[in-house]
Amino acid sequence: MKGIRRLAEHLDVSIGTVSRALNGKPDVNEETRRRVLEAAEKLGYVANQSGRALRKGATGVIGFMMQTGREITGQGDTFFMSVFDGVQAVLARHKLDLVALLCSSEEDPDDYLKRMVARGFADGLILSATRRHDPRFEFLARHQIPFITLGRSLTDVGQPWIDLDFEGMAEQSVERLVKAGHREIGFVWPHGELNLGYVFIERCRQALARFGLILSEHHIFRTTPSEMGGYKVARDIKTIERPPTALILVNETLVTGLYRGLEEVGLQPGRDIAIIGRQSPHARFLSPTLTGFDLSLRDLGVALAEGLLSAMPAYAELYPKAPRQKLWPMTLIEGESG
Amino acid sequence: MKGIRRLAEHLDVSIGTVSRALNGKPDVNEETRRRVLEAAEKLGYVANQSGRALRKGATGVIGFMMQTGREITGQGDTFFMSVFDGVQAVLARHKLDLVALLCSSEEDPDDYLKRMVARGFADGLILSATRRHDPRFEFLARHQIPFITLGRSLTDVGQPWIDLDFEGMAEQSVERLVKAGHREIGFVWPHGELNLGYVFIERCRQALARFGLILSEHHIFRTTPSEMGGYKVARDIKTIERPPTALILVNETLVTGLYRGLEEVGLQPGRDIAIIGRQSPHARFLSPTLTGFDLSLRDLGVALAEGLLSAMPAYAELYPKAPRQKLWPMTLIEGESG
DNA sequence: CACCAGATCGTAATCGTTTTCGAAACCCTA
DNA sequence: TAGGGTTTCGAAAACGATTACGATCTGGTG
Repeated sequence: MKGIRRLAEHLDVSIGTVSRALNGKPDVNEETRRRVLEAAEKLGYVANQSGRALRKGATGVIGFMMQTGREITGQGDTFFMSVFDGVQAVLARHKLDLVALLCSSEEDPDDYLKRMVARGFADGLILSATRRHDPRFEFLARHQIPFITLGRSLTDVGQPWIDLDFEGMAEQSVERLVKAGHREIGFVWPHGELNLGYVFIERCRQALARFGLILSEHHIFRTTPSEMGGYKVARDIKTIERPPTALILVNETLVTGLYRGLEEVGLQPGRDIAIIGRQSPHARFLSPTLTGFDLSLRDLGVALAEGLLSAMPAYAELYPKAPRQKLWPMTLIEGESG
Repeated sequence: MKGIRRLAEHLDVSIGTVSRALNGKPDVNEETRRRVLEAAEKLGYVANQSGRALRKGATGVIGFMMQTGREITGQGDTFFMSVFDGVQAVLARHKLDLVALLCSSEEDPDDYLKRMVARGFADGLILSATRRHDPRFEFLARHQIPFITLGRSLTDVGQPWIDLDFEGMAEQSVERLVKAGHREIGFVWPHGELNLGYVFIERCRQALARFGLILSEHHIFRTTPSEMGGYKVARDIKTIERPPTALILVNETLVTGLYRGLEEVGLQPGRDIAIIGRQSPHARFLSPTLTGFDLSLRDLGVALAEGLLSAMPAYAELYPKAPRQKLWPMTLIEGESG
């Protein structure tokens, strides 16, 4: 005999009463409730979640899907770690727990998501690494699973999303560099299916146009979002016709490699070439320190959680004012690199 | 009508047969099995995991507990992501899935673990960030939950563990530096409850003694395992009596900050001060590149998974030769820093 | 005393699976 | 044809919780 039944027998009450007592239901004598709570504590009883989830049709777990291997997302681990903190702060208020669903780099993200949904241990999902076309959105919408995405996609099914304001970043970066006299600006675009690159480059193109400049294709440096990717960019710069005098990086993860590469070809960031990128714990201590866009990762996590909850029927009324789709502002922190 | 029952009715067979067909049980006609599989595919049926877990008493999920906020673990950006990849490669063979259990920096790890165990969605656990005294070990042992730890602890309950070979690292580092003529060696020890620091420092002490040197207390630099922590160390170096001519870092996460700090006090790694640390994607591209200890993170993940499985009754016989407790070797990669 | 309302609690159905057990059907052999 | 062995499948009992419903009891009121 195990579980709630054991507890009930030990107390000589019915399992129904035990359940009600434990769950704070009203129709149970306060004295009885006290005894139940006490015995549960003493015997170390905790409700079996499978039974509970089966009956209630909900698990109390929120899943954050991410890809293992940062070459895919272009974000460092610490990026997500900080976001998690914010998400959890909100979820804890509702006794919800957060787990990370780790999609191996060897598995197709769409298949992976299907498996996880089938497992059914999440009442709601947060998706990251959104692709230009992302079938996951349609899948979740079809299965009526509440979710929010960190990042947009052309595949918009009306779900809430929050995305970093790459448009704003593009505008500000270009304006800053052009006003500083730069005419040949390079853009590092970690290629892949991720949507953010497209958004970013397109807006850069527009921003340049406003100054009468056109974005030349060979000023777009496609590479992988890794240190090695950044390193290679530095090499490539020297080989092209009119080398850029400034570089904009949309990812966090390229900068150390880029710095090293530039050093090897004899260019010093901030003096010989201007660099604007994204802030990170590393970037602030590089030499020269990076000029880059910063954001509050924890607050971003809070907003994600609130956005998700507002999409879950059981919690929606608590978060009426959570904006459904929102660009997350970033602010430029001046460093020594540009 | 939902779930397996709907499928059964649609096919006009019993739910028992459907279950057996889906689970590859032998006593079902191959023709019937084909029909069931086909219908399941067509109707998009996937077994409800709560019901399944309730009945089977197992969830098919492995949990990897980690703390959000790298200042706690002292591991770099990609450390865990790479380990995950290895773990999943093994687990996938057994249709097990890996999720990360994210302990917020605001919550007590011991309480958190209890909650997660109560939730009961993991058949086995991998623990990281092991502390000098770690009550989690005893808790899991008491509840008979299979687990393995990445890192040792004084609280050893005989569970399998794998730990990085900090002893070997200490030996080799000290020997290398002493043979290069260094007599004043500094040790950066991110203080905190983590066990690894104690192990490392103790072995460094022994290694020094072998050369007739004694480890002076003010050559131990206690700090936080973050960029800022490394930065501060550089400052502190200048203030002490006999400043070290070499520095050993046990963590990945300090090096960029340390480099910056050293630059500001006019010391160049590799020329004015030798640095030995841990390799990471960043470290290879720093300038000067880091001399540091490297390891195969993916293989480490594989070993962790195998060690865990060998502790789980249902899989133990498949992994008879997985060593129960093992130091994971690291190899020194020479860089420019020392 | 009869009656009712409210408090408290037990009974039993239910959630969706897996799995045991036995029944039915079939083939084969003596 | 009887009997025995194989396949194949259905019925039903778990697994551990939640909850609707109804039963019992208490105390108060007319």
